[in-house]
Amino acid sequence: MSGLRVRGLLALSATALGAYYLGSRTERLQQSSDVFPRLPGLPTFGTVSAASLVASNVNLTATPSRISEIMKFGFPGLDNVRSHSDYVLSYDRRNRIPHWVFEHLTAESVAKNDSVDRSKCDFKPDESIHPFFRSQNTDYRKSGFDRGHMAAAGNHRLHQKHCEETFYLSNMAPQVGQGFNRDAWNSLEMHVRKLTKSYSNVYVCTGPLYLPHKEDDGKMYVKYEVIGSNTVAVPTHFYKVIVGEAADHKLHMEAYVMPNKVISNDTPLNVFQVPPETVERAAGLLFFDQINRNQLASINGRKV
DNA sequence: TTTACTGT
Repeated sequence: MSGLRVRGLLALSATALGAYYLGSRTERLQQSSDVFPRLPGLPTFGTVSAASLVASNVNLTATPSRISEIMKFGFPGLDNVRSHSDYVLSYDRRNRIPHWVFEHLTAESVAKNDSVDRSKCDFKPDESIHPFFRSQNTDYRKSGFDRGHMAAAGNHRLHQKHCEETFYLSNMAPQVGQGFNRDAWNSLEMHVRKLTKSYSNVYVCTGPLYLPHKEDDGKMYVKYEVIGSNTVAVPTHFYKVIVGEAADHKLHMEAYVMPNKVISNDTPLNVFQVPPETVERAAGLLFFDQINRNQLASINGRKV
């Protein structure tokens, strides 16, 4: 193999690794301590009980193994990817909100945990985003919109740090509060958590949409409000594409699109189900593209 | 329950 070809391969693998690692704020500093977490007595593995291993096995940094677990079925896109200890995000600099966030949930990770207190978490600007593209709390203040989590706080109850990491403003998008974020959207988030009761693993991708509509001149336009001095985009809709992995390893996909507006509380969730391809075309993303098609058993509850 | 706001 020629030296040139070897260099090319090395550059390629560095790029692939970069996709996993881009922008994660702590792993370069803490990687070595995380590969060997605080287990006194290591490296004599036999001296560590299984119980203490489980207790200390909560990843507190974005380790390669956790990221590849979350992203098992592929990246929807590769724009400004950031990895956190329990979720992965792609940031849209132009709109100052995420393109997508990816989470992996289990019954254990969403179980009620009294040691994790949401009220102790503060919404905070993400210093890892260039100031030109970073949203601030003042952008949202008196805007009339909630700072709506894309990766939901309630999905990250294994550790206080996991919960806190969902409060970066890079994980927020302006959402109608009463009637949407605190109601229909919250119901959808609770539905996703409930799926961990039927599936051993739940993978969920969440993000904004800016959908076109026809105006009086008969032409199609995309129109959305922007808020604050950083002109944070207010999406017209939000989506969730979900995959549940059953005990038999069959995969079940659901996709939802909800308008960012007051939704009557008596509206059933299935009203918002759409073909996953519809979301992909609207978002410019490909979801779960690494799934083996013959593993996919159902889409929106219908056999495929 | 969980989601957050504004005003102090």
